[in-house]
This record gives sequence, C-alpha cells and structure tokens, in this order.
Amino acid sequence: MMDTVAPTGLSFKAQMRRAREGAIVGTVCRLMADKGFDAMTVDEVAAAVGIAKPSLYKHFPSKEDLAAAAMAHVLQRAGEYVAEVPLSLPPLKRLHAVLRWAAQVHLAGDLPILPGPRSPLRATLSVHPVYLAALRSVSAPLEGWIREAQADGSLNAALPPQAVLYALYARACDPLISLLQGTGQYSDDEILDLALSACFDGLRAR
Amino acid sequence: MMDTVAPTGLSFKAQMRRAREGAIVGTVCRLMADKGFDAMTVDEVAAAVGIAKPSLYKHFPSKEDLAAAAMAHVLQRAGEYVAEVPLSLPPLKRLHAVLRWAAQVHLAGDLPILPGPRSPLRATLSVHPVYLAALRSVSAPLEGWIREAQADGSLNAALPPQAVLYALYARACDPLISLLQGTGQYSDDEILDLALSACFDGLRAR
DNA sequence: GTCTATAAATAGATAGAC
DNA sequence: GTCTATCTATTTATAGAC
Repeated sequence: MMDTVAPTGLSFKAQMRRAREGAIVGTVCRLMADKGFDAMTVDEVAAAVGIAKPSLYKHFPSKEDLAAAAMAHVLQRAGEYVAEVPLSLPPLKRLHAVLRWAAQVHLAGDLPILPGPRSPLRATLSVHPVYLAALRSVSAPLEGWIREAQADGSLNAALPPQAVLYALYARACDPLISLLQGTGQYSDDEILDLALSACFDGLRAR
Repeated sequence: MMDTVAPTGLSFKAQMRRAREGAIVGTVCRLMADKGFDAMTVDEVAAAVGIAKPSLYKHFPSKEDLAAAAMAHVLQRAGEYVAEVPLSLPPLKRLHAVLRWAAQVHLAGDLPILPGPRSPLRATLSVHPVYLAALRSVSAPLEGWIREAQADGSLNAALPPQAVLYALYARACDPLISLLQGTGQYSDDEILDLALSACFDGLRAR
C-alpha cells in the first residue's frame, strides 16, 4: 500500500504545501527559461502562480532561494531520469539518452538558462546544499558513464571526463535549440536530432 | 598620408567622441559578458568608464541602445576578422579560425552572453539597424563558407547550413568555455582546443 | 558636453489584519 | 497561511547649472 495517506493529520497539510511549492517551482522554471533569473520578477511569479507575493515569501525566503529551488528541482528530475536509464545500454547510448531528455525539457520551455559566470546567483547556488546535492546526484553517475564510454572506445578519450561532463551540461542549455525553435521551420524531433548530432557527432563530416 | 587629421575642425571633436564611445562600448561588453544585460546597471557602466551617468545618455538614448551598440561592435569586429581570413584556406579551416577567434574573445571576457529567448533585449535587437547590418556582415560570408565546406565533403552535409551557422553562434558563447576557465586547471590554449574539438569533432570517438 | 541633484518607476521584501 | 497595503532601496532616465 502506498503511503499517500500519512499516519498523522499534519501530513495532509504538508502535502498541500508541497503541491503548492511544486506549482511555484514549476512556474519559476518556465520564467527562468524564458527571461533568466535577473529579468524575472517576484511579482510575475506570484501572478503566474495565482497567489499573493507575501505568500511566496512564506515558502521561500528570497528570490534567490526561489531560483535555487527551481534549479534543484530540475536537477532532481534529471537525477531520477538518470537512475532509470537501463545499464544494459552501452554507456554512450546512456549519455545520449540523458542529453536527449534534457533537450526535450529545454524545448518544452522548462529548463532555466545557466547564470552568467559572475552572476550573483552563482554565488548563492555554490553554497546551496539542496542544489549541490541534486547536482552531484546527476554528475556522479554521468562521470562514471563518461569514463566507461572512453574505456570502450566510443567516446573521444582525448577529452578530460570533466570537460565532457561540462559539455553535456552546456549542451542541455544549448541556445542552438532555441534558435532552431525560433525559425519555426523544424519539428521538435528534427531539432532534437540536429542538436544531438551537433553535440556527439560534431560539425565535421564523418 | 593617413587621414587622422581631418579637413575640418569638427572632425577632431568627432574623433574624441568616437573614442569615448569606444571606451563605453568596451566597458559594456565586459559587463554584459560577466553578468548579462539585465544584471548590468547603467550606474556600473558610468562608474567603470569614469564618467557621469547623464553623459552616458548623451551618447546612447537608453540602456538597450547601449547593449545593442555593444553587440553590434562585437559583430563588427567579427566581420572585420572574417574579411581578413585568407580565402586560400579550405572552407572548413576558415570556419575553424573564426570560431577560434570568437572563443578567444570569450575567454578574454569581452563577449556578451546571448539574451534569453524571450528577453526584452531580443526585441530591441531584432529591429536595430546597426546590429542587424553587423550581424549580416558576419552571417553572409559564413553561410557561404558552410555551403562550400559541405560541398567539398569536409563538413557534415546532413545539417542544414542555417543550423550550422546557429551552432557556430551558440558555440562562440559556449558556457563550456567559462566552466573550464572556472576550474583553473587549464591554460587558455587548452580551453580553446577543447572547446573547438568538442564543436567540430564532437564528443564521440573518431 | 559634463556634471550635481533629482524625478519617476519598479524592484525585493515585510507589517499587520483576517 | 493568505491577503491588502506599504516600506525601502535601487534603477532608469532627466532637469538644469556650468
């Protein structure tokens, strides 16, 4: 039996709270994907969620915590997807599948864009425990797969594993996807294929 | 004889004006590379240039025009570089050289990050004549080189030329470069080689 | 053209009623 | 816990002296 009904009455309110926080976080993801952290206003978030601004601040103490929660949420979803990728697949295919998943989230408009190198948000994230934990839950298995794929000869072994990992994070947020989407000339599947091919196959002919 | 001394007295002031505007635009480039358009404030720009804010507004009528001028400036520099690339090189090498140049500018901290897909800045840029002209002065030759490189079999012909062009723009601003730079583990040349290899060769082994 | 001083709007964040 | 109303700081932009 699932534990959707908790032993205490407290948990019902807790569930509603989590549901609302989920709605908030989802909204923040969309707004950060659209305009980025700096251009997003707390008023917009509140209006889009359909609640008042002070209610937001009961859930999250600051705008930056709001953003950190949103990015942690995306990373947690990614971590869940990573955990479900069948290890029977060859490691390169597993990496391919993860990037495809991330690119789909990007296409759907739910992937916050990366903060600038010296953005104040970066400082907040770099000490945010929940965000960092979610980041590691993705990075650790990916880095293992990268080493596997380099060992079996399917991934370019001249690239440091860390560089490959960073490249995958960068490609998940690839502006190429938005640019192609903006033309209106390609279907979502075509965009995914183009972006993945550009990343794994490279621009040079093979 | 060079025309550094102009026939009219007016042109001397004009030169000083251009020099100051050059300093402003250079500062804006650095700030936009660091923090992006939205997090950059006009006060910061004025302070960094060493002039008062109203003086800024004598040169540029709004913050968005400031940003457009900065991005147009980078594109003009890129256009000048493109015009100097020897056509004796094979087309793929020419594209390679241009991306390397852009990545160097990025590494130096002088390449504004791309605005978000629905950023208000995008709307301004899309109707800014100087910016659009500079953009075309880069895009037109690049697109020709892309078709050449596909025709001679060195560039993946399965990718639409437009997609390759967008990919090059995206890679010029590749966050991978900042991420590698942030580790402190790699020299600038190593970062350039890694970023260029990831773009042209792809992550897969060859 | 450059500055000091300031306007006008908007941002993040909170007080206090219910 | 949620809302109305508000505070404070900051931001873009300008008026007006020199």
